[in-house]
Amino acid sequence: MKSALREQILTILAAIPSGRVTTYGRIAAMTEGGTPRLVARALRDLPKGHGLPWFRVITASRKLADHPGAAEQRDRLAAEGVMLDARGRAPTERLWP
DNA sequence: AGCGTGACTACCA
DNA sequence: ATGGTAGCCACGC
Repeated sequence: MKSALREQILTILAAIPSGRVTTYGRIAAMTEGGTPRLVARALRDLPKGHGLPWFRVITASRKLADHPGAAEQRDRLAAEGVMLDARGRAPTERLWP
């Protein structure tokens, strides 16, 4: 069986509205005992066609995390109206509480 | 049990 | 603001 914590992380992930983003730390804070590392690991371990909006998760500095899917993430976010500025940072208003 | 690793953060120069 | 560093914590070898 999978850890309840990971399920909670995925549940929160699925709850992020389209066109909004949130951070690893925010998700971790919403869980019980979660840490940003755990959230990152949970995303990395996701199966390919899970259908969850993994691309709506960014770092605390509002940039895309350094990972192999970053380019795709940038495109997917743009498709939802989340444009990154010249420094690659997402606007604060797009942050999901 | 110990050690290295990573889709992170917070802190400090 | 930018870059380096220490802390964190589950996982795999």
